[in-house]
Amino acid sequence: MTMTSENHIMLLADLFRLLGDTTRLRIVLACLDAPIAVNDIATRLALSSSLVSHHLRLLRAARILKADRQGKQVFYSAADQHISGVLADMLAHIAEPAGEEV
Amino acid sequence: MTMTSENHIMLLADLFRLLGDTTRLRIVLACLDAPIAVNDIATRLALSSSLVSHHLRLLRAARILKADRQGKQVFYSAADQHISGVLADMLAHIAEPAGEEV
DNA sequence: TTAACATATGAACATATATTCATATGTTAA
DNA sequence: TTAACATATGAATATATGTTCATATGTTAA
Repeated sequence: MTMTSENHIMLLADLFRLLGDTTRLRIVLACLDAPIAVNDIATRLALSSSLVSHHLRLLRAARILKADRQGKQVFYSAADQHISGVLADMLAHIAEPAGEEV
Repeated sequence: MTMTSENHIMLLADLFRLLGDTTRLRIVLACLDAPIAVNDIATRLALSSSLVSHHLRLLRAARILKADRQGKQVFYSAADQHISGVLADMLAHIAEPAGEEV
């Protein structure tokens, strides 16, 4: 952790930046439970499928989500288990009472 | 994880967005080892102290870092242990071989 | 083939934000 | 008090980026 190369820092920042938009974060959360198709994400989150597709492209490029085509539809799901770990840690951070020393 | 309120989503996104900038991320990493003063961060990262201070303000407001004044200097350090957990998980995500099913 | 559906993409625009510069505030020593 | 140092902040600007709209690509059924 102490030694983090500039290369890794850029990759890390890219990942965090992608999760740092509420729309994209909601899309990621929608994909964590089970694989879900683009249109279903759009319906569930009340977004245009164009917008969802734009975001999915970025999330897939960063290997946060992976795509699986089944016929006409493309199902998206978490690329690995680390993202949910990150989200769990961040939720714990939010739950941490302000000003408490740990 | 399944149920994440809109309120929590906004807080989560705020935290990720803050870590999603390379300059701010480097500042956070510089504060993880031990408390460090503003000017020392600026020197170590070759940044202006003005820029560092601007970023520290945001990081402190999000309770990612906490401030401790000692005389003229203000030392910054991690607010709690969750952030380093998040960073460790994200580094693991980066280290994950592409295309591997987990 | 054509038609209908599902997803993806390029351009344009509006908004957000990282950085710089100047200045202000706070702290300690003389 | 003044001077020197350390940190913080406000305004301005340049850049990045989320969203929309139009259109393209890919897939299946008739």
